[in-house]
Amino acid sequence: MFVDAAEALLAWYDRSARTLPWRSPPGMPAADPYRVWLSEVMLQQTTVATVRAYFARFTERWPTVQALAAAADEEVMSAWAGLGYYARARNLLACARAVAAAGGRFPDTEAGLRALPGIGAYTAAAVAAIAFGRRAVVVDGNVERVVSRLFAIETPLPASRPEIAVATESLTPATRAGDFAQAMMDLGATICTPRNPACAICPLRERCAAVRTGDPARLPLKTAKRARPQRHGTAFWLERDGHVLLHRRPERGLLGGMRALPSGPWQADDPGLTDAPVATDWVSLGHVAHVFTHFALDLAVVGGTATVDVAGEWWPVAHIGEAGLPTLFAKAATLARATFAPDPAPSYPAGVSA
DNA sequence: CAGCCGTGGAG
DNA sequence: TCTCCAAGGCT
Repeated sequence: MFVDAAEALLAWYDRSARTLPWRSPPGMPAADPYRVWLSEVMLQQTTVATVRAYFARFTERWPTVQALAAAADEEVMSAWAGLGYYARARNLLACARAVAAAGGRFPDTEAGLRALPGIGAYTAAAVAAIAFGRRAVVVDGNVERVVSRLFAIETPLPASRPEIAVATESLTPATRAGDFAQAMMDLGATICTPRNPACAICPLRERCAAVRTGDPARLPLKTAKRARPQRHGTAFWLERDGHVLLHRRPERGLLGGMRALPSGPWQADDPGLTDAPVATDWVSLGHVAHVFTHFALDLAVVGGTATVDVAGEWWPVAHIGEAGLPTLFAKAATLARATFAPDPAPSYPAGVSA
């Protein structure tokens, strides 16, 4: 009965598979494991539309896992800038180096893949199935939605995950496991969508328990999420001789390992000029609103001119676009360049100190 | 287990 | 404007 559902889904996939740069067409030999792995990591909590350009740049610049493993940390972090969840980039590089050190071949089993940095249960199963043809139970957000509806699972997420895993296992065929996994994800992305699912053209329509209830879009149920608090912070745009002061953020934590403008604490109330890199006449340049996963930030941007050297990295203002700033600070930089007029270069007579 | 961790687009 | 969320992983 459930094998029958897999056959119906695969038949649909043979006709309707999306064409994607990291994917081999239905029935064709598996794609390069490096490309499958890279795409899967990029696609974690990230849309296909967003990933396309990054995937193209990464594979152009680093065509193999060995090439990526040999890249400098800073180059990879900058190339990842804007994609978000920067721990992925750090783990990506660590994983590439582990694979390269072990001979350059990815493990071809779920357990072997699972042991690598940045590869969790989903990605291990997906790569094992898609790149190596292993039968693996691949459950991502799409599959959770499709299976919740197919079986009319009333338990809310995330408590329903064990139930969903069992149900998915019962559907997964012995062969074409990679195509099956991608078919489930394509179905979730194009037909069994979160809102307004296109049940009328769904290949599993006749087998879907939620369709029989008359309101498939109601599922999956989800437990309520916490409200997102508002925080306030200040970023410092400090110029000197056409350069701006940048810092490298700590490896762990928010925007970890990324270049950034110096900034003070991000807290419930306005921190003002706390943690300013120098004491100078800061002028207000405006505000940037930015939303992170678990809080919203109102970032005040202030500008100043340095007359002395300050610890950090002085980056040419004209080339700030190449600094690899995460989006929050890229927004702040754009605002600063549009509104800040630095003091003229100090021209004190030689031998006279200010 | 629940909190932490980005971003941009759709509705 | 605001809410939801997209091929999750780590601690």
